[in-house]
Amino acid sequence: MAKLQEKRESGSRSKTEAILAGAMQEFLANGYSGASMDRITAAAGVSKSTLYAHFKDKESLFTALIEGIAQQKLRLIFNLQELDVHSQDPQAALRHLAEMMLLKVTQEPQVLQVMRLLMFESGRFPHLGRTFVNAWKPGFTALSQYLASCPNLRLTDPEAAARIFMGTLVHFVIIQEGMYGKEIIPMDADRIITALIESILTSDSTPGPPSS
Amino acid sequence: MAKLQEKRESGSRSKTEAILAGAMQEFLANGYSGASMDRITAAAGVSKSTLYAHFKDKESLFTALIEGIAQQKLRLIFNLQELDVHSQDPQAALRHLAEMMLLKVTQEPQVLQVMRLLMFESGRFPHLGRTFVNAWKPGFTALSQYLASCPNLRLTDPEAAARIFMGTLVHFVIIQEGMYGKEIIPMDADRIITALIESILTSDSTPGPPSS
DNA sequence: TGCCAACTAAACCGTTCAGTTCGATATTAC
DNA sequence: GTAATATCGAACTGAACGGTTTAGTTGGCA
Repeated sequence: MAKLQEKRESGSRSKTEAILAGAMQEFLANGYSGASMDRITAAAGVSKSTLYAHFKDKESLFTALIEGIAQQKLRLIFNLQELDVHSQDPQAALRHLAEMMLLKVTQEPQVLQVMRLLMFESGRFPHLGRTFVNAWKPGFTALSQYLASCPNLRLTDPEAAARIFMGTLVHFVIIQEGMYGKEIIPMDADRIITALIESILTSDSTPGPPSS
Repeated sequence: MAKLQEKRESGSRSKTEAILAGAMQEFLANGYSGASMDRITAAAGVSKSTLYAHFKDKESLFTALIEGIAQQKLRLIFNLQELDVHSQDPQAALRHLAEMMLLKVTQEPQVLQVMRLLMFESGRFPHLGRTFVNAWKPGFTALSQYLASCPNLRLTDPEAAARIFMGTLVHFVIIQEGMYGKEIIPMDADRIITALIESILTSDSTPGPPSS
């Protein structure tokens, strides 16, 4: 029985991937409710029967897709390979990290769509939100630890600083790219990055005399 | 004639509002595709004929609703009545502003749903994104100007600082409240606010000696 | 050769959808 | 009273939906 299932699964892995690829295209473009199973089969180049042989129903296909995406795309964006933790220059390291994050999002618009979809569907599928946060957590933790351990800094709250860093960049990209903000309130990404790094790196626990 | 039209409009204004209220409930809960016109009429306590007498079709109802929301709810969140621009203590003023923004969102969950909906549907309805950004713009501008004019500060880039401020708070609330982040990576809002204000207020253009 | 799992195309089922139509009713204006 | 307006409820249309079923095809393996 198990052997049978193994065979079936290995034999149809390519179909499964085709279905997931079609489902990604369709769900990202139209959301859960707006997606049509017929269009997914068409995009996947697969018959309806095959789709339902691989996935129980629309919801389980959607869940499987999102879980795959969270482990691939999101970890890619939020993982901190880009952050050279041994660099003696935190300013340059953080700048590089920020630039890479923005670059990945602008170069691969799917990332933006994934974030949008997850934020929205988290309302009806709470476990999607948790999946997202869990995928995002390691990168966040790594950044916090880097900020905490960076010898040249004495941040009072590295975790909060990591939130500021990530939040500012994510919000910036969503507003500017995802909501056409760059047409209305244009703003160079470099200004944000510069101000962000300056803010974080100068807010140490031994501030100068208060300006009052 | 004009009198007649006035009467007509006033007579049906309550119906229009009822329809919009029902549409809000339905669209916020289910998104554009997931919303059902029949459920909207039921929620509004209005017949289907009446709905279609007031709104041409689903899309125009949706657009009208979003435009109304953007002018009511969003301006409420992002408007800076809370920011006492004459305060001599920018730290306290900013803290009050941040606390009020977070309070409004946590007290009225609709706001979170609206943000989610707008972010998501901006993909298919680009003008919704622009509506959102335009509703958000005055508050952003006011904050920028406050930061720029605050006598005790010498920010190198007040606009970028305003983005950091807004972005951090919006991202925080979406992750923690909208995506169940508080179950996974709990974080006290006060820590974010404190770190945020500290970051912004200490990143002036006349920094102390570099720590290197 | 015969078998069997995977697959296909297409018809089909019941439901829901957005939107229309129509006759009845209540209010208001003149 | 009468005409205009706004609403109602309910039936209806045609299309699309998610999902199932059927009949038939393919390709590897014993």
